[in-house]
Amino acid sequence: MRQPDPTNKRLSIEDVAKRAGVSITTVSRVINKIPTVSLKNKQKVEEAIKELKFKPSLLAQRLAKGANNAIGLIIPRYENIFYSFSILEIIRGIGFVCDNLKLDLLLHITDGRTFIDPSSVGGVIFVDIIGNRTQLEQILKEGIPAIVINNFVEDLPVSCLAVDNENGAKEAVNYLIGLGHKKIAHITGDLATQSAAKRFDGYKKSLEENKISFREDYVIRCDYSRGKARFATEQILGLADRPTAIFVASDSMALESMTVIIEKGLKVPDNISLVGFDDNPSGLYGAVALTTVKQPLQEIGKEAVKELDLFMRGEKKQIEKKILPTQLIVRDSCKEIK
Amino acid sequence: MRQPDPTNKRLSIEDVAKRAGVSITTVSRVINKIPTVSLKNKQKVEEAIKELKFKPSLLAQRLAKGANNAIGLIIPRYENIFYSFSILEIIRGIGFVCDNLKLDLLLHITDGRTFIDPSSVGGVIFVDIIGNRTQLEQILKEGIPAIVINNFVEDLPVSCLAVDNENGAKEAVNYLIGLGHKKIAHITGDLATQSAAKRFDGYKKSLEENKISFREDYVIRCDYSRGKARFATEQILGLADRPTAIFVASDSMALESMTVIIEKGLKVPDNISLVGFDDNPSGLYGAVALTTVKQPLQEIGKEAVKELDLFMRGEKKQIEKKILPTQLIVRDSCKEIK
DNA sequence: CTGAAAGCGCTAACAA
DNA sequence: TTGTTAGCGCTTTCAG
Repeated sequence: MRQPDPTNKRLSIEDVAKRAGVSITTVSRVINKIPTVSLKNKQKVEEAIKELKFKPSLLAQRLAKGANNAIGLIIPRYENIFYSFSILEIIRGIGFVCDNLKLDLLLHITDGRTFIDPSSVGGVIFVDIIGNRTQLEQILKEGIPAIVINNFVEDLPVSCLAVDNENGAKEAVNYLIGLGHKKIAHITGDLATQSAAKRFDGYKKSLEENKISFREDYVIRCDYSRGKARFATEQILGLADRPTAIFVASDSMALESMTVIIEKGLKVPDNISLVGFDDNPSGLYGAVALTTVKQPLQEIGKEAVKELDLFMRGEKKQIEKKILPTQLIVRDSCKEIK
Repeated sequence: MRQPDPTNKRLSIEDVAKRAGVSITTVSRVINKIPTVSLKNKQKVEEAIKELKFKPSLLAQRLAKGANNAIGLIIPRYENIFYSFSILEIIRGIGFVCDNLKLDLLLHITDGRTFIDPSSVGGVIFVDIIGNRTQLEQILKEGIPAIVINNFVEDLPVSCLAVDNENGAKEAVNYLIGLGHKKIAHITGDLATQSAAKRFDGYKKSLEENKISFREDYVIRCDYSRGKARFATEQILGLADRPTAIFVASDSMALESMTVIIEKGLKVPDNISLVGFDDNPSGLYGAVALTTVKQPLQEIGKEAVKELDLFMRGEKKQIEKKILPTQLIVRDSCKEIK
């Protein structure tokens, strides 16, 4: 490994300063866009930076500023949450804005037993909080800006951003009822998650408001996995008094339902109407395009980062619990019934 | 905002030192597990740390050490790669080992136009390199430890870790041929990706070695999306000389194929045998359990981090291009043909 | 408008 | 075994 090694050391602000013939302070100023620099010096510095291909060290910048523009993204190592379309969408949104805002994104996938190091981040985003409540509480106690996504946390003083699962579900079921359905089954997600629980609530509420009595045998408690969904669908189809419609708590499960229904020689929507939840693009390409409830997933991710950024720069203090509307996307998997 | 604010400042090593009645150096020593500290002092320091709940600042540690134990994970913002089971599995493996090794994970999702800041990471993992070759080259030029996953990069001096896509595919097709199939179609992944291209190669090679002539009409070029897979399957089923088996480049596409086949009133595996690729758990729960090719995805992620870590601590210099074996998982979607 | 100098919190010689 | 001291690369008073 004997090489000339001319530039072994990291380039520093000092090199730039020398090159430009100014002080390091001045260099720092132009880097930070502080206006009190003569045009001439500014140009010299900029040129030097360009020639040297100098990049300031984020580490040093942060240490000196006492600020920290890295955000921690904490995701539960929880099968049914982790392996979901939603997570990926949200991450995508987050990643996008972080790029724009020049924020570092520190990913931490945890089962609740490992903690992110608070010193290395300026703020934290929790995607759901299954198994991490302790960590969330700790972060809050330390006064680190935080925001929770996908879980409307009522009992903790933290900003959160969630989708209106309950109402989304209600609308979906209302829609089915509007189509004349009275026997509507529900395949739930993992009821340990708030999203699934709320969707279930929405289902119940819709029935109630429409004076349709709730039937326990029409509800199959699943966990967002396709395997369970298959099983559930078979069970539903085997019912003596078979439902005419199923509201499924996620598109990926709904797609599995659809497959099972077709396998049994039945037709969607002729024999059974189906509504999913997520607006997963896969839903577009099944045997029939799936009617579903769209959640603004990427937007949630983006919004979360923007909010958090505001907190981190101290431009906002007030915590805010936002609930975002969903949208029913009507496609071809439901049919009117007389 | 008038609050007592007793501990406004960040706790520093100095506070610990005072509390323990030693110098900051000693504190630093116990933090870094440097043995030359008397048991007594060590205990005092440890106690002080515990009482103060002191956490050293990673930022400062890194700056001082000149080292950096954060690793950048660069993922292409490329639809058909990003939204895949594989990515999630790999991320999971990576996340896991990072936790254990106390490495920070910096996530960077990019379309190739944004760059991760090299100063903020000690090493980089590229998951595939679609659209990021430039960035990879730059990182390499800067001498930052890097490792590429999922793409066996032959023409660049970088360590890589990929699965033996070609051989995996070959074995899958061989298996089909062993079952007596001669008319085997192939639904490809996105051929812009190496994985899809290699799987296609494997398919061709198997045919060739078994003296079955390659038929262009048996190959449908897709992109890993379910939509395309559906279309492809329909096309294949519509062929006058219909294949008896299909090798599909991913499980999620294979599942879609299966659905289409069943929709058309055909049976898997009675009328058509099906082999996928990935060992996506969803494959277990379809109408019939999917025969597939398993890739050690999580292991790849884990291995990559371990390797990179070695590079980062200078305990390894030699670049290494590893190709990991796949494994055929025989389930119920293939049938012998006479 | 500019620069010297004092930190940010920690590590690593070097002496003691 | 310990502590002193000089940095790591940058920001930010505070005088000029």
